[in-house]
Amino acid sequence: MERKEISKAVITRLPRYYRYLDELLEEGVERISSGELSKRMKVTASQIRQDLNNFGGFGQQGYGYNVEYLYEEIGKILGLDRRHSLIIIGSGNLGQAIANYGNFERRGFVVNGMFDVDRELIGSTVRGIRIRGMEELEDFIRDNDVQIAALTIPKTQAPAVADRLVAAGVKAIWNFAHIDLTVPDDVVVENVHLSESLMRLSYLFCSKRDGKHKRTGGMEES
Amino acid sequence: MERKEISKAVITRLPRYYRYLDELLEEGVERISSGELSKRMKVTASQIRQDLNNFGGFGQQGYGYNVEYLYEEIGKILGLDRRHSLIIIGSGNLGQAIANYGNFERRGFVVNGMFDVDRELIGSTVRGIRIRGMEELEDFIRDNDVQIAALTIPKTQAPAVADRLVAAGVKAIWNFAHIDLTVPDDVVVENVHLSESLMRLSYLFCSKRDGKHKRTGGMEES
DNA sequence: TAGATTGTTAATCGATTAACAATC
DNA sequence: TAGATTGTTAATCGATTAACAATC
Repeated sequence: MERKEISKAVITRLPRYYRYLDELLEEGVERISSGELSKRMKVTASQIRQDLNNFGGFGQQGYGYNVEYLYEEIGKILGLDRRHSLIIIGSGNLGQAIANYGNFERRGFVVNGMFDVDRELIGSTVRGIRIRGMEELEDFIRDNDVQIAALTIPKTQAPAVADRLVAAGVKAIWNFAHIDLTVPDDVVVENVHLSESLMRLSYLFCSKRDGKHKRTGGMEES
Repeated sequence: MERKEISKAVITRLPRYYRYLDELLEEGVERISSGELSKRMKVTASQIRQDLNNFGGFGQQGYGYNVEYLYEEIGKILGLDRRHSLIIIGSGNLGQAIANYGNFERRGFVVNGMFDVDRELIGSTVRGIRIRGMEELEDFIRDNDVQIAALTIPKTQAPAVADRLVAAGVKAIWNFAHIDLTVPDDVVVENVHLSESLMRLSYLFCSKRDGKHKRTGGMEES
């Protein structure tokens, strides 16, 4: 039984819905209409309803959406109802930042291994997680049912390490290296290219300052 | 004299072109056609030509594009021909990771200040950059012509700090906090929401494993 | 019930791809 | 020149928005 292919744009928006629903939960809001949510999130109500209806009808006519139910359902769609074991390859600042971010664990992403090539780092621990040498990688993956690997290493080493991960059976790579990885069809890659993000910011900043953009609306000048 | 508004999709692709051109330069490739580049980058040649022609005609019929020239021109479009002074608010692992990433400096992004609320961090240095207390923020921005601020602090503090940045004249915020910032029209924000990225990866991983997706035939994830 | 709001179809808009004349 | 490849217009495709009947 096949569902319709979900567009990348929709997938990108799902975690944002999830975040706003989490906020609503914390505020103690029990139900919300697509119209109210659209105001908060600054997207159209149509888009919210269209997006959600890719996965099923979670609302009720005349009522709206139950916040807790919708939150749970989107969580399931995103796979947050399961435990994912995660390793981090590259235990520098960025790798440690990820290891230290406690909220990932709340969402089911449990870091249970860190790796590095640096002999000075190997053996020490971050948040109780031991940093291991790269020679332990394959055994560790096989012994610990590792599903996701975060790659926080220089781009020169990234393709070779990605190949090792794939060969060892990892099916999801969270890639922070500034290079595009080539992987088999059954492996998914999510890129976080910080330098590209910063260049985007630079473009927006410069083009706004230099007035390359059309003014789009009657907002005030400061 | 106003240019046509450039779509967000195009802006997102520009840094990727820039990265591939950099690689070509390092390989010593002098010229490249949209067709060759399209094979490398796994996008259509049409898209490359359309994207570039938003900014001008950088190629030559029958020849293609001069790699160095195109690289320089895209760099100018992205604002990489100028020096941007950058501060980092939040000097934890993530802030330090950014401070330590030397390649940003190569692109004109110079980190000249770091801040934190933690008394233990204040006064120490990262890569020669001193970590200061938040009470110095406004004066530092005014005295150092700060253009970009990276926000690597918890989401609870982010909106208040963003307001201070805006009030002090910062026009570009690189936001790593898991919250959407509200800023005036003349301020640009680029978000890096790591938890959303990880959820996206989780979705892709789960939906592929559970076979929710149609096979589309040999397409690659990037 | 009457009012509200969904789920879903139809209309619009924008982005991508294809095609080809211009031209190096 | 002839061949190659751009710049650009036209065609297609997909995503967003609008509209409204269904229904709680």
